[in-house]
Amino acid sequence: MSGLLYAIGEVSRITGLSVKALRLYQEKGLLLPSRVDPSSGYRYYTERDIAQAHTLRALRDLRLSLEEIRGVLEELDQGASLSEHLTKVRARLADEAASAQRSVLALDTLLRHQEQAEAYLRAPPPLLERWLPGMRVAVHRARGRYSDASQVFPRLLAACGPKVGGAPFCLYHEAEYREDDADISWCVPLPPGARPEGVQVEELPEVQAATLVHTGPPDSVGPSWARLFAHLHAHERIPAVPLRETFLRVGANEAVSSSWRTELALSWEAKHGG
Amino acid sequence: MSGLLYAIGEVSRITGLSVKALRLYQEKGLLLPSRVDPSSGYRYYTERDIAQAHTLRALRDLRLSLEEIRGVLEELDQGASLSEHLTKVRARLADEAASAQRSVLALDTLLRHQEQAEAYLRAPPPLLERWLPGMRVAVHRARGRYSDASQVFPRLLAACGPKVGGAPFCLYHEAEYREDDADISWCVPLPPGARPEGVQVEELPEVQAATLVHTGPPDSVGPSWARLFAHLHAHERIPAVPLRETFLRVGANEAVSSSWRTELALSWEAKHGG
DNA sequence: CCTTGACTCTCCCCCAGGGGGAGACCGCCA
DNA sequence: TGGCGGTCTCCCCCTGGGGGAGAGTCAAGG
Repeated sequence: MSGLLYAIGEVSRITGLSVKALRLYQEKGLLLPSRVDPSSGYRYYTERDIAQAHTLRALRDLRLSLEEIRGVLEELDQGASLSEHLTKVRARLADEAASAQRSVLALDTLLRHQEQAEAYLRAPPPLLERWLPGMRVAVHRARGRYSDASQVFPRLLAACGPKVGGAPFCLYHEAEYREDDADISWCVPLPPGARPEGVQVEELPEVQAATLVHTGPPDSVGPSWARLFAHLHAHERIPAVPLRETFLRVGANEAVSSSWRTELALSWEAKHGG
Repeated sequence: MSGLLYAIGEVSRITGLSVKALRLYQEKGLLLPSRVDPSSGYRYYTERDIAQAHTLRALRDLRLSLEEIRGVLEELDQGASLSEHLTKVRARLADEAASAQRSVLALDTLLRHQEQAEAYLRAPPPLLERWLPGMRVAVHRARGRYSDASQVFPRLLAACGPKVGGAPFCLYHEAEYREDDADISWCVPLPPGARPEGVQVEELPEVQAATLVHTGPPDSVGPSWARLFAHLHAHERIPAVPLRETFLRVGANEAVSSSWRTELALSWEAKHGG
């Protein structure tokens, strides 16, 4: 029979959902008490309702919004495949997690470089959207870490001869931050007609990107990257690889932070069928 | 002189902050326009105001709340050390990131084990807070991965002889999830008086923990762990290591998911001076 | 039967961080 | 002088509830 009825306070104690939350879920149609006394308005819940409440709680603990929970509950009721809604939720949460993680890394940078941080916060560099022109580059692609630049660029520059077509840059082919083992292309733009030997040459297409010029040593770019990602996010654009760091001015010394100048460029995915 | 004044729409275009947001920041005292026309109410901003707006924007992009931004701005104005506020913000964001990351891992589990997922969502296991009793255990601690259990436990059990004091369990000494290279203790409870040879013996203290019994193969525990973390978070408790997985029933086959039963236990830090 | 204390009801205001829109001014150019 | 775009204030909306006021209810004990 299981005709047992539970008052709202008991359900709250059993499920760990607050009384306020239970009333809200009723109002939203997510969890209807099986019986509501017409004269007193008291809510009474059955065992089945409590099971539903537990489900709801499990989903809420996974940080689903009430709307998302509604979708999953309906799919559960109809025995449809869960994957449709859950895949979207996963994407949203992965986005959230990545964003928070980037902010943490950026804050670590700010905390490590105190004076740098004050300068950055007092006058954060302007953010511009522009087209990065297509160009021909000498390129060396490998897995490694940023600091390999000091070995790679001299080799590339030597192969290119005395004239180059612009500031050297790196392309990062994965969006996640990784200390080492990143998939990097080191690139040197070539002047028209140049035919360097012993290096690979590639033609890069033009691409639209959000860009800013960061001032400071190489390991202080975190907050600037976070800004670029936040900018795209605010405009509902999906960041695309590769990320580009162009070394406009390279300092001899990490201590003289203003002697470093790096342009960061983040492009985004073209709209599908747009 | 830079006596140039900018109307709110221009500032919005320059900084990327919406007009609504700019008015809100004024109301909250975060960004006051240098001049407000007394008769028309029009807001006019100077270059300095715009610099401040850029700072504000950079901080907002780092996911700081307006209250946190207020704190940082005041410290910037007074030239005090930034680290005080920023350290707190970092902690908050790291917490957020970890929570979202756990949810993503849990959702991945649910998507991988479809039927498992439905069973879990239809009847999520009850969550209990209880005291894990202190006990004497035979223990082998090493870096490795969960699946090493099939090698380690037979060795431990052989050393303990025919009688053991309870179900074997693992202790994870780091809170972050890692596929391999986790710091794990494999433990077998000992009956009173037992003196096994060739293995290390330890005395575990009793500890209070949030626990639940998960049904399903070992790689499906993600959502259950996420629930435990969310439970502690809701009660403003800080999770503590080690995490414990007690193997109540071990299935021969991953396919028969209901043949696996694992109790997860998450303890928390004692209140300081509480 | 009455009281008492613990529950529960509805209703309203509050939080962050703004978005959307109505209706009324304002500024500047032709 | 008209028009058009920018701006003003004011109000309601979103999420996921929390806090509390004032009134009604339930069950047990005297």
